[in-house]
Amino acid sequence: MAERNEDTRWLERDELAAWMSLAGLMFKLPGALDYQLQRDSGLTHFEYLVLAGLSESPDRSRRMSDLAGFANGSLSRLSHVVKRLERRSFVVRRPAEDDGRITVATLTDAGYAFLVDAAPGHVRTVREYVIDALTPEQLAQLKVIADQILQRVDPGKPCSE
Amino acid sequence: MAERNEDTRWLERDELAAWMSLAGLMFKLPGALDYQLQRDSGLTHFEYLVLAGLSESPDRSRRMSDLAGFANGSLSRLSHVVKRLERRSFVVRRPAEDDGRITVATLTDAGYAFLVDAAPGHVRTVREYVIDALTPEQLAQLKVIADQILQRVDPGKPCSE
DNA sequence: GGTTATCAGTTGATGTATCAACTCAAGGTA
DNA sequence: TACCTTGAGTTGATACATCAACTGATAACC
Repeated sequence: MAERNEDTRWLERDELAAWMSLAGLMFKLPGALDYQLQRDSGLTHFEYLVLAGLSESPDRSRRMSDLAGFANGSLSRLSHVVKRLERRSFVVRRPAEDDGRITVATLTDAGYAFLVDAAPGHVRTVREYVIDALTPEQLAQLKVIADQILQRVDPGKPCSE
Repeated sequence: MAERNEDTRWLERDELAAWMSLAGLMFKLPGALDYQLQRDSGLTHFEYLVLAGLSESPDRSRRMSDLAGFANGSLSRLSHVVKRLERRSFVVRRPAEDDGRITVATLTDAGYAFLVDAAPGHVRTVREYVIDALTPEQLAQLKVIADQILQRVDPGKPCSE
């Protein structure tokens, strides 16, 4: 695994600078988003994504593994999180009728109401930190760039549309 | 704090798409990097950054708060992490001579050797996932974009150079 | 038709992050 | 000098993520 040190193509100055900026972004942005959501709504960003993923699905329902993919998390993580959300009665779970292995999660009315309340603040934060910081052109560039990187990181999920 | 729902400027289609791509990136990339480092070297990405930050400092030493800023983490987080690194004898800590409040962390020879061993694999992964996924032009765009977002998220740290 | 394999999810142990409370040192201030 | 204040780090409780082991249901095979 560890190749010899002299064989390594170290990063050039510009490459390093770009990478450090991206690394900074990866560290700081999730924290900032989590902070706002936690403070204003008592939600994790991941929990928010779960609720949002359910809210935009037919019948506000979605099977667990599908939801995990949407929220970019492992099935295990999702299971723990949904358990918590269930305790808050934002979500209910039940096995699918046709296949007993499958669990379907459904957003309750209370969960939907909670999401509707949390959404504006979150969207405003995303706008403030990301969208409004960039020109429309940069935003388009960003999407292309992020998708290309994602393709390498996780070839299984080529990205929507 | 929670503004009325109708006042919210929701995200346009393109904005949403770009944001979802970025969100996916923020979730997946850290995990992928952590995975490689953990598997090949038993290091967190954060721990790696701490060691790397020390290695490139004069005397391989740096005060804690400075190091925390470099690694994009809180002082508390750094303190915990350095304690662990100290237990592995990769780092030592001692109070500064002139000011007893300040703690200086120093990379040991063992820590340096360990970093030298871990670096090639990490750099190769960064290259594979990020650098080589993009054209030089995109890389330049990415740096600009990331810096602009970072400026909003954390105005205190305008970014290097 | 019974056995085995695979799939979807869950659970519990462990490790790590986070927050608030704390310690200890240095600067003021009177 | 005694007192308060601020700054730098540490610590411990709690919450969350991760991994491996597990359960139960369906599908595949002979």
